[in-house]
Amino acid sequence: MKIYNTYTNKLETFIPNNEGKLNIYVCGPTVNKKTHIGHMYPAVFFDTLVRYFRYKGYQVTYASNFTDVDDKIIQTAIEQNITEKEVADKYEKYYLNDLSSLNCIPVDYRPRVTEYIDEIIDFINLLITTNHAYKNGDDVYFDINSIDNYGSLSNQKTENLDYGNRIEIDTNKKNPYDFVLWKSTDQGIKWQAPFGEGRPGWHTECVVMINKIFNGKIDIHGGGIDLVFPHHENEIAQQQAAYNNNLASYWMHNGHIKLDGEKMSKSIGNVITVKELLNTYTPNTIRLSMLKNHYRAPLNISADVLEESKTIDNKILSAIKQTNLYINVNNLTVINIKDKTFEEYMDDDFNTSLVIAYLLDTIKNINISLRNNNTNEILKLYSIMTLIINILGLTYDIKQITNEDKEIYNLWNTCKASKDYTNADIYRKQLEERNII
RNA sequence: GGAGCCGUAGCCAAGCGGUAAGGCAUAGGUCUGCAACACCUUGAUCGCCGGUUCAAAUCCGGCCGGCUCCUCCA
Repeated sequence: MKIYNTYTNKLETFIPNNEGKLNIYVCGPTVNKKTHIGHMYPAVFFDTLVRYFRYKGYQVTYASNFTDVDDKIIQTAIEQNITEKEVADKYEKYYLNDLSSLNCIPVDYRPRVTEYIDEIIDFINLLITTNHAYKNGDDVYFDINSIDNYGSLSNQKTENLDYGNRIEIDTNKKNPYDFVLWKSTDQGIKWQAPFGEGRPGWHTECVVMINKIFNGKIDIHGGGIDLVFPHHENEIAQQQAAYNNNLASYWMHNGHIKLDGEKMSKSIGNVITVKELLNTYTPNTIRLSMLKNHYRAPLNISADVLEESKTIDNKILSAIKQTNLYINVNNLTVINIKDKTFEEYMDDDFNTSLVIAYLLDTIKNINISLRNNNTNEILKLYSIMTLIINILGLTYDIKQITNEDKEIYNLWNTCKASKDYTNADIYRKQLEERNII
């Protein structure tokens, strides 16, 4: 199995840290606003990835966090005169709702920053005592020059970064790219620490949570492409400083979603939420739109793309209904199988685009086999189809066909054969109402 | 200024050294009591120019055109 590792910029053979086990962590959202479709892209992709690893027999532990402390949350809390927790709770619910509406399996761990404050303080203390962090003013900073190879993930040399041109230089820092570990604050939620009253910076939480939950190095660390620098770079730096190892064996990043060719942003006003999309499109359609192209490439969402996915979704649904009916009417038994072609595509850095092409090919063959009454072929293809849709996380209401259903079906056929079309249409309507055809 | 990505038929998209998968749309046809579904047929030499090679969409160089990151960001 090959996975593209952002750390080396290469396609690498996947080797788990412990055979048969897999620890994976994906950066979750900061819960300071309504989540949009872009937040769902990594969620849907990594959900598919985890489903696949489990199918392959790995015992997967999957964690994804909520950043429930940050300046914007504090700001919102002050403005609305509610607590930070109330702000975070509201948007956590919103996000979790979106996840389940897109059929994402709940993660095994959903850590929050506020639940790890003690561990974060201990961790920062460790960095201070080992001279990787320093206090200046009221804040604590990480000293990027205290480790070798800062910039190894993003391939950045700090002297080339466009620092002063973009934001004001903080004179408290030894190096402009030193980052805040602990921020002293005079407003909003704060905690007491040996180095002062304040709140943790953004980059420390993930490192601390990962070490606590997984007890050290993980296999895969994922997130959006925008997190490569500085967030993931800084996670790597802290782990290096504290424990002298790499945080993760494989770093995976998904491309961003664009809307009608434009970057989604508040200023353009083209941010679209899952709820809004669900007014017009089904969860399957949205997942298909996301999985139709490669996860690392940017994904452009447009009406054309969604309509096309909708057509694919209907094709799948139609094939499932017909096959399910055929199997039940003929009292056949479906067996779960593994499929080599499918695995070959998934093993190639999760080429879901090829998987969907293969799905469509399978469906075409199902339709041909149904016409030819080729029972063996139908059973085999049906198994492949259901395997793929399960791992892509698509859901279809596969009806249990009852004896009554079968009876109506037989009556329909009998009426058609005797050219009694009035009654045939009645039975057809009943079958449609029962969601069978 | 630095790091990196992308440019394949009307649209979406795979392929990443051996001679262009697939889907949507279009057009024509088949099946069919009527519908629906389905099936068959239907199109590109891969942004431009040069180089390497027996062989390039695939490697190298230049150019043009989009884009991302370097500040919070999935």
